[in-house]
Amino acid sequence: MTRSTNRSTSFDVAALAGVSQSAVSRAFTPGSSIAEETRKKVYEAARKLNYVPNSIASSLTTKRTNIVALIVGNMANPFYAHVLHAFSKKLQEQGRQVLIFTVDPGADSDEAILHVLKYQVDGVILTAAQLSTRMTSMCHDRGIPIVLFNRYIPGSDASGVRCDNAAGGRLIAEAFLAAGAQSFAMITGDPKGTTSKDRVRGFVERLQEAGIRRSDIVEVEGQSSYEGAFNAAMGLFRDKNRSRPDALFGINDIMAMGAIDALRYRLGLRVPEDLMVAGFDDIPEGRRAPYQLTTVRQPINQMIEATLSILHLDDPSHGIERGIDRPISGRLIWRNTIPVPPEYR
Amino acid sequence: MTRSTNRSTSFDVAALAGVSQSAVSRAFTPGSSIAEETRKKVYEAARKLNYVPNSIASSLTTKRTNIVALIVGNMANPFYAHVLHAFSKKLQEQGRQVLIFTVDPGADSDEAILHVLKYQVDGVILTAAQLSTRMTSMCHDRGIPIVLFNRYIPGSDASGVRCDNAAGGRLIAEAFLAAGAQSFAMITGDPKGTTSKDRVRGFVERLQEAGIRRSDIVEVEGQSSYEGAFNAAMGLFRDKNRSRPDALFGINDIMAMGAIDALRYRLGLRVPEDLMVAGFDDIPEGRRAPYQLTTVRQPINQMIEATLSILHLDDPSHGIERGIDRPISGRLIWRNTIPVPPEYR
DNA sequence: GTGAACAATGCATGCGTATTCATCATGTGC
DNA sequence: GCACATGATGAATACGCATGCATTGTTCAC
Repeated sequence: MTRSTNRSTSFDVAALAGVSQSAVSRAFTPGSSIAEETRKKVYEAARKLNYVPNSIASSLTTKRTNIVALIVGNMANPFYAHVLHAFSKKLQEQGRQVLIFTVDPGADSDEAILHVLKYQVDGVILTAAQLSTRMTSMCHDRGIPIVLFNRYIPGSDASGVRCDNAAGGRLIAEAFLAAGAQSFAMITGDPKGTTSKDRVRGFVERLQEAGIRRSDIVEVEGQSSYEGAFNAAMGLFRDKNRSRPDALFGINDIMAMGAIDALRYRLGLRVPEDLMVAGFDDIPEGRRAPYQLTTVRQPINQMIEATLSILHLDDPSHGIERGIDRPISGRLIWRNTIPVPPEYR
Repeated sequence: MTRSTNRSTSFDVAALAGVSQSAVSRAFTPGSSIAEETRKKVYEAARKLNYVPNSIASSLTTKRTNIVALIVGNMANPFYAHVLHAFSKKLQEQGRQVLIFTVDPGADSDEAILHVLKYQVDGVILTAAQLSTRMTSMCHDRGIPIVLFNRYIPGSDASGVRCDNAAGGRLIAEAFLAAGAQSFAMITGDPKGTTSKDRVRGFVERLQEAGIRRSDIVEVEGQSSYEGAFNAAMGLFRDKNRSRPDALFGINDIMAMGAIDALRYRLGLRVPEDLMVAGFDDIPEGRRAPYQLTTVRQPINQMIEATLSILHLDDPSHGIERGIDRPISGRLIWRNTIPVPPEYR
C-alpha cells in the first residue's frame, strides 16, 4: 500500500462548508473579519475532513514561519541541555516551533546557519558555538535576527545575552579568599569562547586585588566536559613536587564535577577539607548529594527573556538589534565544596 | 531601520545568469538535467546575490519538507538528552532538519502532533511520551510515518523500536542472583509506559524462576527522575522494622543514581557492600567514578538505525509500516554496584 | 428615512519553487 | 546521410494559503 496523501486543503473544507476558501483561511486566522456562525461551519467541516492548515503554504505568503532555530554547540554539557529544554518550552508556549541543530564543540556553525536560512526561520539562537561574521551578515541581510546565548563576539554585529562572567569569576575568588585559600588553580575550557576567558579574568583580577601573586594561580586547560576536567585535574595534581593549591575553580559545573571526582576517587583528596572547589552555572546535577557544589548561578530565565526580547519575534517590522551585549549578573550559591566562612552564614 | 527583506529569488538569479528560472531550480536540484556550464553560471550569480533556495517554497511543490519531528517526553532523564543528540546528529548528516517538541513527562503528545502535522513533517519520532490512537491515524492518514522510540503501544497502529526490556530485566535478575542476593526491591517509573513495566516483568519472572517468593520482592513507584528515585529510596528504607533487601533494581540509570545517593548520603549504607544496585540504559553519567553503575546497555545506535529504517524517509512512496514492534537486545555491563561473581570475571 | 460607516464575504492574485511539456540542438548507429 | 535517441532548455502551471479589493448586507446617527 503506497503512502497516499489524503491531506485535505482549505478548498475541500470550503466546499463542504459551503463557503469560499477565503472564509476558511479567515476562520483559522485569529483577528480576521469573519462571522462567528461562519467560523463554526468551517470548523465543523474541517473536523469532518481532519483538515489541518498547512503552515508551510501559509508561510509562503506571510513570510513568517514561526520557526526559531536553536543551534547548540555542546550538548554534552548538561547546562546546555537545560537551556535547550527551557527555550523549547518557552517557545512552544508562544506557539512557535524549534528547529534544532547540534554542532560539535569548537566547530563553527556556518553550515547550520545555511540550513537555517533555507528554512526562512524567524530567528536564530546560538549557544556555545562559533559564528562567522559572514554568516551574521547573511542572516541580517535577509532580516533574520540572531542572538548569541552566553557568548559574545567583540566587534561583531551579532547581539548576545550572557551571564556577567567576569563578575561571577570575582564572586568565586571572593568566596575562596573568605574561606582562607592562598594558592589557586583553575581548569578552563574552550579558549575560543569569551565565556571561559571572562570568568578567568574576573577570578584572577579579584585575586590579584587581594594581593595574590600570579605565580600562585595555576591554570590548566581541559576539554569542556566532565572527562576533560577529570583528566585535567589528574594532570594538575600528578606532579607531586609542585605544592598543592588550596582552591580549584572549575570553569563550569560539569567540569568542576569531573575535577572533584578525580580528586576524590583517584587522588584520594577530600573536598573541601584538602581542597576547596567551585563551579559555575548551577546545574541541577551539581546540587546532588555527592557534589553539593558551591557555584555561581546563571540566571537562565532572565537570560532567556532577554534573548527573546532582543529577537523581537512578535514584531517582525522591528529592526534587528545589532551588536548588543547584555550581561546579566549571577549570584553565588554557597553549598559544601567551600567551607562557609562565618560572615556568610 | 526596518527589517528589510533582501531575499533574492530564483528569478533574480536567473536574470543575472541569463537563464530561465527553471535552470536555476535545476542547478540546485541534484540529478536534474542541466549542463555543467549552465550550473556554473547559476552558482556564480547565486553567490553574487547571496541567494539561498527557499526550502519552504520548494516543499510546497515537492510535498517533502526534509523535516523530522522529534517529540521528547522526559528531557530530565539524560538518556533522552543523549537520544535527542544522537538523532539530531544522524538526521543532520542526512541533510534533514529536526523540529523538536518537549512534552511534560506523563502528558500526552496530541498537541505536539497537531503542530507537527501543520508543518508537514516527513516523519515523527516519539520518545517517552503518550500517543493517542486518534493522533496515530491523523498522521497515518496523511502519509506521515510515526515511530515510537523505546516504547510500544499494544494493539496500536503505531510502530515502535525498543530495547528488549523484559530480557534486560532478566539479565539484572540473573546478575543479582549470581551475586547471591536473596531479597529484592525495585524502584519503578512511569506506570503508563511499557518500558518500566516490561523491565519489572522480566526481572520478577526470572527471580521467581529461581524460586524467589513474590513477597521477597518489594516494589516502589517513584517519579521517573533522579529526585523521584531519591525520595522513593528514602521511603523504602525509612521503615526500620522491615528487613532490608539485598538488592535494588532502579528501573533506569538516572533513578538508580538517585537511589544510590539516598542510600549512601542519607541512609549511611554502602553500595554494593550493604546493598547491591543495578540500573538500566547505560548512560555515560552512570559510568562516572561515584557510581560505576552495573546496568543493561541499551543499543542506542541500533535502535536509531531501526527507527530510521522503519520511517523510510528516503522512499516516500513506500507504504507506512504499521504496528511493528521491534525489540533489540541489550547486554549487561558489569561495573561496581554489584559484586562481580567469579564466573563473570 | 437617508447616508455613512462597518462587518462579512468572495474573487483574484501572489508567494518562490519544482516539474511537465514542448522545442531544439546534438550526437548515435547504420 | 537519415531516423532516432538523448540532453538541455524555457514557458507555463501547480502547490495551499493570505490578503487586497470590490461587493453586499447591516447598523447607526441624525
